[in-house]
Amino acid sequence: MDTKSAVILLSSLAQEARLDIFRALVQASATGLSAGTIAENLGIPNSTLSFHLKELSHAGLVNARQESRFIYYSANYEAMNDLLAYLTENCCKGQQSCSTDTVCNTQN
Amino acid sequence: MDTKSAVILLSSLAQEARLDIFRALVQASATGLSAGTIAENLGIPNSTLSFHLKELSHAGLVNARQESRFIYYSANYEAMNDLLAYLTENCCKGQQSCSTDTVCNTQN
DNA sequence: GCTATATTTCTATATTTATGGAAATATGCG
DNA sequence: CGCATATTTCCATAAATATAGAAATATAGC
Repeated sequence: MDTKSAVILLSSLAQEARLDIFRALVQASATGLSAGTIAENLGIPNSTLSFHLKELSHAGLVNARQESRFIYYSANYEAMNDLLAYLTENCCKGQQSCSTDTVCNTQN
Repeated sequence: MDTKSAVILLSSLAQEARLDIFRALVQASATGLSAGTIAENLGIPNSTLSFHLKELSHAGLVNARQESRFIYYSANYEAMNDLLAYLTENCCKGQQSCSTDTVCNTQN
């Protein structure tokens, strides 16, 4: 991954509402959550939510799937995985302590 | 870590110049790099660099150390580590594939 | 086709963030 | 102290991002 892509991913998560949205989707089942459910759960106006979902969607962090009249959003783990790999690789290089508390980095 | 702290860390990395700065500091030795060296290496005007260093510094991602007339900045791996742990824990919960390519997550 | 519901787009506005020159501040040396 | 160098702060300005009501669009059931 290049710097620009990483910045796009980081930017889309670097906002409280969007981080909340993404975390809610991670906690939800693979089915995801409809836009309306997210809006209600987090108390965000529909238009504001739509704006944030578009940001996350453009960054590739969430997937959208239409089902009946609802649109279900779900977390794209692959994108998050890529970001974590980039940060581990480029921003922790050679640093033993990085991530040792939660994951082992014996392969690095 | 709470959401707000994570947003602060993410925000400070979610900017091309700052991500470049942080990566340069990660690649540098533990001694770090002086502000002037960073500015020269990355072609950033001093005042602009100072603004970005302040952002990174406030987020706790870099440390500053005065030495003679120079101020050496270095990466704070602990903060990055905390962020990675937060993302892994809160944004990949229960997802087997997360980070398996670069790190193993057997402890999760 | 009409109606109800779900979501997005449009629009205006507010807020935050980024940029860089010029001036100010800090440090060290002779 | 006077001077050179390093870095920051000040300032004005530009650009990007966030907010949310209102209107538009899409979908499904009757």
